[in-house]
Amino acid sequence: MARTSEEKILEAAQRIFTRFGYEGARMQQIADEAEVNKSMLHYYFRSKKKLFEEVYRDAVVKLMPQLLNLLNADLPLEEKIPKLVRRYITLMRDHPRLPGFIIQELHQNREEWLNFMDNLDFGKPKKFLEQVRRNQEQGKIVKIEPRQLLINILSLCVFPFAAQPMIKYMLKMDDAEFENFLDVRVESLSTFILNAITP
Amino acid sequence: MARTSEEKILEAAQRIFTRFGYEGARMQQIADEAEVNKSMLHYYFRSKKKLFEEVYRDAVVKLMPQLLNLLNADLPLEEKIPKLVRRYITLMRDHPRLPGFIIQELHQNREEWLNFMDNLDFGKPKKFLEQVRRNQEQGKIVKIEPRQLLINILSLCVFPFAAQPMIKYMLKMDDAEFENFLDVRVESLSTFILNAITP
DNA sequence: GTCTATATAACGATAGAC
DNA sequence: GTCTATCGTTATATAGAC
Repeated sequence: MARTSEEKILEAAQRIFTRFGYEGARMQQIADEAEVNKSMLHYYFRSKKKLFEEVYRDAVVKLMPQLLNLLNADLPLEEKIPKLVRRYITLMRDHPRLPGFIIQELHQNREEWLNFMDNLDFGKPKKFLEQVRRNQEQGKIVKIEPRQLLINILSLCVFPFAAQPMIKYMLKMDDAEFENFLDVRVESLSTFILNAITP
Repeated sequence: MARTSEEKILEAAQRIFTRFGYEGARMQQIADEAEVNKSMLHYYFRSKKKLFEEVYRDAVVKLMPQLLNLLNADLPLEEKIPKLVRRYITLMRDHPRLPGFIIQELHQNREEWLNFMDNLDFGKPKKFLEQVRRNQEQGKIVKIEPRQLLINILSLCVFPFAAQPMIKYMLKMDDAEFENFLDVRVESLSTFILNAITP
């Protein structure tokens, strides 16, 4: 309990915003969660919107740069893909609400969101796309549009987290079974993707 | 314009709710979109929540039963998968906001959501999972946990719609380029998946 | 069925004492 | 920095005339 009020508020806001969204979250709810007076939220962050933007920025910074680093790393594809799958799924298991939060929230004001993202500046998967193209020309992997492969890998890793409740429902999994499903998934996915691109 | 007020309201509510979510949507906004008086919303649907539930139910009914039918159809896997990919992506292109809407909204009240879904009763992918297991035993496809394959197919089809803004941003695509990306994707995905599971 | 007017409650935000 | 009290606004919802 050596945390300052500001830290307590920010952590509470992360829990509430990622769960209920910007519109669904209540300042009083965040104050209760942080165990501070509601006025403190305005004292430290001025407005709900500014507090939200801090939370959203933290969420993006937690997931996106690591993804880009893994994608653009200096490794052959057959090593890079299993490593990426393993590391990225591990990362998201620690923050299972972030994928859905990032892709869903704030997309009403497209203009504003684009500006916001540009300011974060977490790079582009350019090196990865070139690597795929090169491997393809050398006949090391099958013919595939590099961006399609990128989105395939991303879809396979991220979707299970974004759609977690629906998946649990459809496959009648409880929390423990879902965790087990993710354990299996790490190995399963690597094999699946490498099979798909091996000539 | 032979539509009744009730129909106009429901269609307007679909546009507003799928775009802004339950908490972000305003009854006045829906009334404006439907070009009716705000009181009519309560006259026909009693409350915001009941109106939302109709919209959410319609959304699920538009996507889920068709998916389950395609999954459980009587077709060999090598025919079923390309057909499923093609038909399901085509369906979602007509309703690009529904995937994100369905997997994100209403998940605060888990208990209530589970009840709601049970009442819709759109079946389970049991037949598909058995088919995969059978194909595997016969050595027609590689060793893979059937549920993993199911989620792989689902992820690859659905995620690009749920994460559309982020994908457009990362790959610097405008609307036209994204549509083109989806055109390519239909063929690309079928090949990708079949490659992945062919021994 | 459709309108205007209004009730009622909740929300974000601020003022000001300490 | 932290609290109480309250302002101003906006939301859902209803009452009642036509």
